[in-house]
Amino acid sequence: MISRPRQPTMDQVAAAAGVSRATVSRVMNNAASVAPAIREAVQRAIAETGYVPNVAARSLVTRRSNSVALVISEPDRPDDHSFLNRIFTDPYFGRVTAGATGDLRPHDVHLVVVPTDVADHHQVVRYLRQGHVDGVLLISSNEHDPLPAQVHALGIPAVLSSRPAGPLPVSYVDVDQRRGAGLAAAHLLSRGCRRLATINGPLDIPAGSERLEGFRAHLADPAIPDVTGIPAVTGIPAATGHFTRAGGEAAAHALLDAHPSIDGLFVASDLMAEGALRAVQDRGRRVPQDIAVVGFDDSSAALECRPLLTTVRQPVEEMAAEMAELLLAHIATPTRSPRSVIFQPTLVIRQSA
Amino acid sequence: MISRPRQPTMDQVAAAAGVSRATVSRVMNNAASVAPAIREAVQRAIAETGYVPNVAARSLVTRRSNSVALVISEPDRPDDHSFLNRIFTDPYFGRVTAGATGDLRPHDVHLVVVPTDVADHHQVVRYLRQGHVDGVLLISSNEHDPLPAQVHALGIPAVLSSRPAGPLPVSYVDVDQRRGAGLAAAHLLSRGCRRLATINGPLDIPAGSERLEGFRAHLADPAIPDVTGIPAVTGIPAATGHFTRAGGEAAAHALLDAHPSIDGLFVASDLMAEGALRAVQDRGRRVPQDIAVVGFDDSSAALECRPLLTTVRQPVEEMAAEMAELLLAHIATPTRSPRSVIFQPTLVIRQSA
DNA sequence: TTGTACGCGTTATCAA
DNA sequence: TTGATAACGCGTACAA
Repeated sequence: MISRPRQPTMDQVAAAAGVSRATVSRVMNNAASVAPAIREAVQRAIAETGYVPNVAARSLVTRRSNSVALVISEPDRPDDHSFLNRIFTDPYFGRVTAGATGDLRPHDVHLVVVPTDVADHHQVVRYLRQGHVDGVLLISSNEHDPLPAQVHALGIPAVLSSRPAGPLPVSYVDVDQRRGAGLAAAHLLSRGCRRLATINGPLDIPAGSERLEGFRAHLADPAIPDVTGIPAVTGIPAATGHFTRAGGEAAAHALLDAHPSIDGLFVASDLMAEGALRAVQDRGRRVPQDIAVVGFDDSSAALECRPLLTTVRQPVEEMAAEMAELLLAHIATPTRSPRSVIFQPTLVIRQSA
Repeated sequence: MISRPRQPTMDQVAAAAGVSRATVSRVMNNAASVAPAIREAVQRAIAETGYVPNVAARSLVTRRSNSVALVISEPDRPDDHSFLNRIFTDPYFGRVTAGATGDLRPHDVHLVVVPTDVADHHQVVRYLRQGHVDGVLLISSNEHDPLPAQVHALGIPAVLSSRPAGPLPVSYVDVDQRRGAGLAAAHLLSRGCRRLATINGPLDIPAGSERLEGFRAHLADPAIPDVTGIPAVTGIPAATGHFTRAGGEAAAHALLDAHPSIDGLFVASDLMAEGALRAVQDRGRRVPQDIAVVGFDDSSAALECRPLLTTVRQPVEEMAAEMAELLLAHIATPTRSPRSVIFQPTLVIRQSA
């Protein structure tokens, strides 16, 4: 074929059904008042002509696109290749996408994934202003990321994946990071570990700083039994990784060099924990007998580890679905007040601790 | 704020610049003939008003959306949760998304990811007919998947990720599967392995059947030295997995039960190889000393294995980028003849073989 | 080179 | 309940 056949228009359907275009429109949109006979005739005409409404025309007048953007904002982009690769390969983002897609699909709302870094925030802003989407699910972990504020200034409905840095009146979903880290600490203590250490994420990311604080806070709590060997709070050895396997591995080696006697390790993400596990085992230390390891996330990576990783579960899919629900509500009711939904983490005990 | 401020229209920009709307349009679209002075005045007005064109209105008249769909079609969907999760967590799809996004972004073309299974192909067809996108990147591995033919019948530009089952005149990108498997066979032989076996993917998927055939074909080639111990071609032990870690693990156990003496194993995907590695090691066999293992893909999973996985590299990102390029060309020139681009795989030697 | 005017395919407002 | 008709915001012949 030379050129693709044009889609039938509403006018053609109307002609085929012997009614006006307005009536066809009403049938398409389930408007109440259409005589049953007419409605049926129109539906027949729709089926016969294979009519589907043109989204551009529709959204021009309704000012709705029936799709939302999932903007993944990361601070830096070393080079394009690894940037995109990391984002689309990281199980966390995969779970977010899966959760959001699953929730949106029944609503017939489509998801456009838009990865971005600070260098092209303006592209994203432009994209949003063009009316491509009705709202934004914004995944931004970095505390200094200006994008949340920019998006909010646009006045377009948005939901964030974590508490915004400033006092931004915008809805967000988060997990109780501190409590999760506390669960890990409690579990290690209950196992009998006394020389604890932790591998935290970047401290300019709430998931990095809060998990570290939560871990330390639990150990500092006067309510827990005063067991021997627990160093002063700030004395808990910590090393920073970048939420990657390699980062976790390097941090673990650094930690083991400085503190060879540690017997319990809390690693602030499963990916890093996988790397840490490697480091520990490469040094001939057994997990969990010599060193118990607890991760954070309960991502697919936790099941790829040997031994299977004990970890703090964060229900990412559910959280993403909740984000989607909040967003749809804000789109439907622009005046709705922003709110935050905090999920409680749970401990998933497997083999590593 | 109660309601979000409307975007300025082209008319407002025109008024601000003291010209007609047509002139603004010409400036926006870089039309040649606009007096420099006027052009500058218009650009100033655009900047001042913060004008961005409305995509709905634009695409209504241009019949272009400047976005393409990445349709991921999988045969079955046990349940929604695991389906979406598997798709968005599988490193293969992640690499495809990364490659396509990277190529499309400079062209200002956006990517909409649309997962689907046979049960809702009609939804996808409807989506495509509505004019949401200008073309389709179709990832469909199953040979009996009717979607490629359906999409082709729509007359919308499309590029497939592998050779279509029937004689469909449509462009596609693929890797030389047989040759890749041959590389694996040759490497195992050159290492001195003589009792070979393979774990193949589902045989109704080309990537499953062709890799198996390629592996056997290489061993059957009379040109290779007639070494002792290589069983007749059809005698090569094989077990089927579903391109998942668990599938590879189970298949490896079955294989080791039936043929305890194998010393070389070709696994048709890295994910399955990761599982197989586990199985082999769980039985106390050393890799590569007792059993050498070669994977296929060179995905991130290959680096998550211990020992690091020797594997057949398939340049997925580049392939996806090529798909995107082909698609853009078909969109720009609808009369363009379909063509296929076959990438040559390479062997990446690490530790497992 | 610039402006006028029409059309893109819908939805929404009014009358009838 | 149904049907004209006016937007929606932009691109583009065609005319000036």
